[in-house]
Amino acid sequence: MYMDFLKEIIGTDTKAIHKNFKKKEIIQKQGVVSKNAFYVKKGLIRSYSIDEKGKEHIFMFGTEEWIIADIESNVFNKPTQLYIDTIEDSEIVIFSLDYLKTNQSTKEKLQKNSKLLARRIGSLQRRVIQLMSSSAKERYEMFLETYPLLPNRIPQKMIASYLGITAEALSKIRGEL
Amino acid sequence: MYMDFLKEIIGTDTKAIHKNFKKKEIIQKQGVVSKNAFYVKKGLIRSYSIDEKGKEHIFMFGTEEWIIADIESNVFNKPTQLYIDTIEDSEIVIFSLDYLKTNQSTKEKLQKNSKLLARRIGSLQRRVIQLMSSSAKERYEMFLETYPLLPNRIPQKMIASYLGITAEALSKIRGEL
DNA sequence: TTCATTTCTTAATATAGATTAATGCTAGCG
DNA sequence: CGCTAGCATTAATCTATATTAAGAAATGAA
Repeated sequence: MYMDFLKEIIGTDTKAIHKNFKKKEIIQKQGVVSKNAFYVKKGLIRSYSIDEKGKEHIFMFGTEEWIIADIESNVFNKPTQLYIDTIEDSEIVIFSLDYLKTNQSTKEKLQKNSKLLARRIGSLQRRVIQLMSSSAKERYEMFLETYPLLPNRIPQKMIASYLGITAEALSKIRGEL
Repeated sequence: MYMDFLKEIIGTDTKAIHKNFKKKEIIQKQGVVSKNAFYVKKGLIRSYSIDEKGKEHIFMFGTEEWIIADIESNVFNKPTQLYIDTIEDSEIVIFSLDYLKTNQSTKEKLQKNSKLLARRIGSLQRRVIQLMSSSAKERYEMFLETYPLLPNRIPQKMIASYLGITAEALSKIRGEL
């Protein structure tokens, strides 16, 4: 679904770089100002933060055809809260988000970009409401419905981290289903 | 901060309507496709969802100079999950979001709009990470820091609902501080 | 293959926050 | 002005999830 948009971006962006990463390689570190977006051509990556207690919290997974980026960090030149690394060997297209800031981009590009941003807002909005109103079990069931293919490729403990619970709690829930 | 952008939108949008609402009036109902954004000129409003158990979950507060809108609902013509109503008597500017869809809007407008959307993504991203990694007490403290003036204007139970806890739990936390 | 490390599961215990209930407080309404 | 309904607080109990610990299973490296 992002594909049409991406063909334009990647197709015309001479700076876009195709790069291969091994499993568990870090793509972006917390603290830097994020200049790029990462389009997953093949493989699986994740973005996550690490809190003061050293605990990881997975913010999102990115599989084929998804884009992972810290948009706010880029637009407002703030250091990103998010690490990005690979869960599988991955083929990533790295492209600059600068076109958003310059006047080079066309109206259509900007309009499509707004749609992408709106979609992302929608999914974050649903996630916030879900975190506030659903039990861990319900959240796990929704995760399975929304991403039926992902669980085979992701370790349990990372699913737990995405759901905001411990691996032990998830294991118990799985036993009950 | 939204003001510059808004002057443009409101100033040129002949459809923008200024409307006064009494306390507790409903501005938008869950289930409709959201066509409008609501700019708070004066007063205080909130957006919230109601779950299957009939429980309210406040998604955001909107005070002077803030915009409340279900952007995804508008862009993708989906029924909104959110109710919007007033907490105080309020003066609201209702403006259509259609300019995002048509070709009428200028490049600058679209660019500024992207910035607004990026900022919203940032605040939602922080909220998700916060919900996953912080205790109720920590979330309350962050709320006080982020919105130091709001607590005087909002009933405790609504603050609790925004934090994702019960009024009783919040009362206990307040007692400890 | 074998050994070491990481991941997953199970169980016991601990705890944050929910639920229920009772009481005083406040504000809007007749 | 007093009444009533909603609001805030406190306390007792309950429950979902965290924490801790230990063993089993899977994965990766030598």
